[in-house]
Amino acid sequence: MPAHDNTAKKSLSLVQGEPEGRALHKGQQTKLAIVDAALGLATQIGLEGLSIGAVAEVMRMSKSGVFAHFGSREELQMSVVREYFQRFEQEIFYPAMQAPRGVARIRALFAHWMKRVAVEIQSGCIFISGAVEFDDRPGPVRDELVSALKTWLAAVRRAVSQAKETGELPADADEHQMVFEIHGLILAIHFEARFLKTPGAVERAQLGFEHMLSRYLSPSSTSPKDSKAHKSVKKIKE
Amino acid sequence: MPAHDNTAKKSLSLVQGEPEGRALHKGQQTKLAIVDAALGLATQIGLEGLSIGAVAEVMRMSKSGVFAHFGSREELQMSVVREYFQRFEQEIFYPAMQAPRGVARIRALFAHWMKRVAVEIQSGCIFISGAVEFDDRPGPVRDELVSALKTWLAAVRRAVSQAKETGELPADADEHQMVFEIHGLILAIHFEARFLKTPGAVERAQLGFEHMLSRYLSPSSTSPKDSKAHKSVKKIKE
DNA sequence: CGCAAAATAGCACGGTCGTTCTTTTTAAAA
DNA sequence: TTTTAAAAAGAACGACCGTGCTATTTTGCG
Repeated sequence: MPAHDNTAKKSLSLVQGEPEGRALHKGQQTKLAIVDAALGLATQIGLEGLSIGAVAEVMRMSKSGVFAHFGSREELQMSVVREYFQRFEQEIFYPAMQAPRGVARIRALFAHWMKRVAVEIQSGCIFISGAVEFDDRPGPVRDELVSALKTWLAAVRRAVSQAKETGELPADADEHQMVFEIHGLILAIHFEARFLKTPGAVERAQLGFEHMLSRYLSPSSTSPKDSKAHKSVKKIKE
Repeated sequence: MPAHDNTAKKSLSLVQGEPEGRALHKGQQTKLAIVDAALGLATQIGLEGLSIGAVAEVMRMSKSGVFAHFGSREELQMSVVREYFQRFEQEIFYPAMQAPRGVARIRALFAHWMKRVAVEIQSGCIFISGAVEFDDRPGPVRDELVSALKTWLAAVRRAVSQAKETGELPADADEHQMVFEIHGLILAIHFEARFLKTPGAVERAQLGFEHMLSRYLSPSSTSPKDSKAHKSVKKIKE
C-alpha cells in the first residue's frame, strides 16, 4: 500500500550507469517532483524547517498524499539530501573532471564550486544549513549529510593529491590543509554574502584561493623545516 | 504590569561604565537568569529552536512566568543575542586589546577567538547558527545578529589597519581581505570539528592563519603589480 | 472494458508552540 | 504591619505539526 519503496539508497559518488530503461510510473514520477519541490523549499528554510504541509501546498496535493511517498518526514529529508548531493556532483564534480589532472583540475573544482555558491547566495545551501541544524542531532539525516560531505571533500582532496603526483605541487604539500582552507573560503562567501550581504565576497574568495595556491606552488615555509621541499616544481605560474 | 521594560537596547561595543548602582530587584535578577539559561539552550539548538517552554522547564518556572519578562519570543531571542555578543566582547575583544597595536594584537585576537571556538565545538556558536537560520528571514532578530557581527568584524579589521599604521604590514595590505580569510578559517573549524568531527581542525586553522599572515607580512604578489609593496617591513617573523 | 492495485484525499488524533487573560503569590514601599 | 505593585502561575485559545486510518480516485495491466 505505501508507495515509499526505499530503493537505491547506497549510491554515493562516481558513475553508475543508471539502467532505468523502465518508464517510470506515475507514482515515482510525482515522487521526483515532490523531492524537487522539497529541495527548493529546504534550500530556503532549511531541512528542519521543511514541513510536509508546506511541500503539499507547493505541490497542490494533500498532506497525506505527499506523506505516503516517504512514510516519514525523515525519509523526505534524506531524499532531499540525496538529491542535492547528486546535483552537486553533476554541476561541480563531473564538469571539473574534464580538466586534466593536477592544478588545472583543482582550479576547475574551485571555479565550479564558486559558480554554484554564487547562485546559492540567493537560494541557500543545504550542506551548510544542514551542518548547522544537525550539528549535534544524531540520526539518519545527519548521517546522510555527513556521508555526502565527506565524499565531496574527499573528492577535492583527491584532486590535490593528483597534483602532487604530477609534480605540480611539492610532495610535502598537505592536501587536508589545502582543502580545509578552500572550504573556509567557500564558507566565508556564504556568511558574508548571504547573511551579511557584504559586497565583493566572491572576489575575495577568488583572491584568497589564488593566495593559497601560489603559496603551495612555491613553498616558502612558515614552519622551521624549509629544506627538502621543492622537488620537481617547474611548471608553476599557471 | 508587564515586566519587560526594554531598556538598555543600544549598547553595542566599547566600554560604557555601567552606573547601575541600584541593587536590582527580583524581576530583573531572574530575567538575567532566564537569559543565561536561554543562551545555554540556544547555543545547542539554535535561536529558532529556542522555545519558551524549554526555557521555563530549565528555569523551573511556568511558561507565562518566563514570557512575562520579554513580551514575545522575539525579544527573548534578541536578549540572547545581545548577551552572547557581550560575552564575546568580554572573552575575546577586551583581552586582546591588552596586546600592543599591530601584528601582536591581530595574533591575540585570533588566538582568543580560536580559544573560544575550541569551546564552541562542543557547545555551539549562536553567531554561526543564527547566521544560517536568519539568512533570509528579515526582522529585528536578524538585524541584531547582523549588527553584532558587523561590529565584531569591524573590530578585527581595525586591528589589521593599525598593523599597517605601525608599518608591520605593507600599506597596500587589504584588511577586508585578511579578515575575510581569517573568518573563513574560523568557519571551517566549526564545520569540520563540530559537524564532521574531523580531528585536527584547530591546528589546521592555526596553520592557515600563519600561512596567511606570513604572506601578508612579505608580499610576493599573485597580482602583476609587485613593485611598490614593501615599505618598512623589518620586524617580521614574530 | 473491467478489475486489481497503486496513488491520492479526507479526517482525526495527540502534541507543541506562542500568546492572552485571569488569578494568586510574592516582594517592596508606606 | 498594612498597602500596593510587581512577579509568577494557571488555564485556555488557535495554529501548525507528523502521523495513522479509512475512503475515494486514478492508473495500468490482462
